[in-house]
Amino acid sequence: MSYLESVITKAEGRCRDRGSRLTPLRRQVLRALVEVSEPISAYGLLEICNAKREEAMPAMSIYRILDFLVDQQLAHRLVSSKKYIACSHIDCCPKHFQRVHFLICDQCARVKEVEMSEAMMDSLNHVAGTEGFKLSSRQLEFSGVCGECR
Amino acid sequence: MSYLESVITKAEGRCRDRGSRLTPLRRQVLRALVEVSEPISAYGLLEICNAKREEAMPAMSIYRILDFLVDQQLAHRLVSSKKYIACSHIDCCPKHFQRVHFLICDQCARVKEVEMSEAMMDSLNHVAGTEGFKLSSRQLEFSGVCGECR
DNA sequence: GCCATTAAAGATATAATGTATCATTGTTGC
DNA sequence: GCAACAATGATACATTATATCTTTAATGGC
Repeated sequence: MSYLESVITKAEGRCRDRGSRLTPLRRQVLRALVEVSEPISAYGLLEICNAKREEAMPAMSIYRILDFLVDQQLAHRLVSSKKYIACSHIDCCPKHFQRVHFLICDQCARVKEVEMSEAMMDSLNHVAGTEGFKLSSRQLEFSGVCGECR
Repeated sequence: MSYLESVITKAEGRCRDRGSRLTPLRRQVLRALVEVSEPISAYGLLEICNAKREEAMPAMSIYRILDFLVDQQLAHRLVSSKKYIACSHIDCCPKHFQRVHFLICDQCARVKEVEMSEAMMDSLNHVAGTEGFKLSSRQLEFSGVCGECR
């Protein structure tokens, strides 16, 4: 089975486990997102999907479906670039999701998911704590220049 | 002199030092931004400014001016909420700017600027380094719940 | 299987955010 | 004053995102 197929199968199982459904349309969007493999805008993905369909789906649908995929931890929304990317851990264990953060290359725009250590997160929580804040676990986006571009 | 006036005066000096000009229009925008004191969208700020003018300025201008203010380290752009906020260090030393990050309250949307320790930044750089990334210093935005809201 | 209930998708309109471009006005240094 | 440059005005448009209402599809209880 190809990587793509294994990812889709895994995603299907994950949704079932959570009591949600990876419908044909959602599957099509996820498949396209995995295939592009780099961050893409909602409208960009919409275009790709619609190119493969006889009936174009409206913009609303892609936003709804991307929200769903993010909710299901199958995709990430990169707020700094307003783009979406498939989670790189769909085909392995989902517990990465909570501590995943992003390194985003300023030059090639490629993204690497990284996990922070407990110690690091503790330190960050401590800094926030001194200001009275309780951090909600949310992904951080770091910009920089990747190895290939240097 | 009021806090507002001292901020504007300080900003004026800072611009002069950097060879740029805080024109009347820019001053008006900065003044409005300092006055609202909480994150505000570009169009929101435009509306406030235009309410005080006989001739409305176009949206383009507010974006240009906000870019200028961010450039001059007089304001910050919060990418996660697409809002702008006056730098809380305008009236003191400007060297904070490089290591400033934000704690953003999920509930009241208020923002606190925090400085990361050298050690913390070193750790972050180290994590990025293991993936081949060289971080460019850029502000991080952490979401959470602030002391008052808890 | 049939029907009620709920979830998903379609359709349409519009809001919110941001940029490109060219013309005009203002400022600065000579 | 005038040339060069910086800032603003004006206009148009691109991109991103959401609200709302309708229609279609899936699910569970009978």
